[in-house]
Amino acid sequence: MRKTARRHQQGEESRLRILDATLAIAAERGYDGTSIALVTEATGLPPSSVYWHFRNKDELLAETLEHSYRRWRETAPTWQDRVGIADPAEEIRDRLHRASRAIVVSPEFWRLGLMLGLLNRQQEPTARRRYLQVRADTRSAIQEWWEQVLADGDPDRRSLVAGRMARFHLMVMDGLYLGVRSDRGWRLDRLVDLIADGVYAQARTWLKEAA
Amino acid sequence: MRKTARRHQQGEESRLRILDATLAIAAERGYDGTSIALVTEATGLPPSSVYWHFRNKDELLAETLEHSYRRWRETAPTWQDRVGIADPAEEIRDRLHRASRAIVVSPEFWRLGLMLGLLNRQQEPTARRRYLQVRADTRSAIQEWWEQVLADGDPDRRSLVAGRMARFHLMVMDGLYLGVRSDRGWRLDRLVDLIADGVYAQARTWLKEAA
DNA sequence: CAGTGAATGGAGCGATCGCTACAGAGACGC
DNA sequence: GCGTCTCTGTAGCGATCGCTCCATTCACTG
Repeated sequence: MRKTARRHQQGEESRLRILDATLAIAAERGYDGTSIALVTEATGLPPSSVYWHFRNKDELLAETLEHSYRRWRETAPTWQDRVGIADPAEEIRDRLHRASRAIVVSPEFWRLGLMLGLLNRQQEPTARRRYLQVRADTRSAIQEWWEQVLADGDPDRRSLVAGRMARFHLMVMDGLYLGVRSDRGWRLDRLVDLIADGVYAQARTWLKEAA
Repeated sequence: MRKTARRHQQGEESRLRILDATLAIAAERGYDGTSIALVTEATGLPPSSVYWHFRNKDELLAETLEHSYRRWRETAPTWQDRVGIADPAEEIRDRLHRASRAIVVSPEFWRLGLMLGLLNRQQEPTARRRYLQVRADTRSAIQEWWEQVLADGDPDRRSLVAGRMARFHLMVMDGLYLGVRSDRGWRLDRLVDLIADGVYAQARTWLKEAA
């Protein structure tokens, strides 16, 4: 199968190969479209190796989701540290640009996530639950970031608006990804600028209005 | 299997039963998660009946997509006729409300469409191609509608902006659906109002700016 | 009342599914 | 050199997959 002599004790490398292959396959074909046979074909490893590293298909895909998230975080901005830009509007533009670029450069996580998110069987796959968890974590990280950006106003109100903005933020990212993918003719950077300004204006409106 | 005597010559009814069942299944489990066995189980009809009405699984799902689109159109607004609201902002709000409500009331089409849109195998299913076609048609219908709403400005510019707005419109719908589905705590009507106003403001900006 | 044709019922084909059993290969400590 | 542990290779299990064959049923026509 492979010409090069495969040395042993290299489990970690094989595990990674399997995760990468599964990610590529699952991001293109979804949960049910991903088969162990496709993974073994892509990696050159036998099914027994796959099952040595992962308990079953369900766990394989759950681990793949987390793997893809880790990969995505390498490209995407971290929400913890702020860039130190004085103008809030500018900072938001910067964030959205980096996030949208991450989606374009390494789209596997977002693709796979959306596919899992849309799934709705009675027996929920672990990968889906894991995705929702990751999404919720991301959302609260974004919320904290927004609370810092919206420096003024009373804390309760600011926190509420920041929560809305975080949801809104994710919503925009989803729409952005699908829109750019499904409909030709978008100029992404230009679009993101406009959306960023709109988003910020929305936050200001929410901050000011009553209840 | 069925107690009631099933009269013959009722192919059309069976065909509908199959399409409805397939739609429910496919909207929850996606293309590969949909199996003929699940359809026969849900309808009480044998596989031979399914294959009498549809050439194969690929065609069954393609027909299901179009069926779901027809169903959706029963709930969703038609883009051809305008409601006759004087204020453009108001009219846009009305449209978006009706569209978003259609997505909530009868979400199968949108769900299935998004799932098919995300698919990306080398051998593209007919259902996916059919979805992209339907989406493109819808987009141009929305574009024409926008051209009428944006009454002023020179025609070329207006057409260009209307094209952008149509893409933007679909993008918002996608994000809206996923956002409401994935993240708890949205108040849909309120959100749609805000988005509608933002969208209209965006259109005015695009109309005014150069090139 | 025979003949026709739309549609169903049921059995089952070969292929692929997820997964397992088990022997073997090779890097280790002793 | 010898056992040990990690990981691979092969073969194949039972279940399900998409799909087909073909007899049967029944509303029709003549």
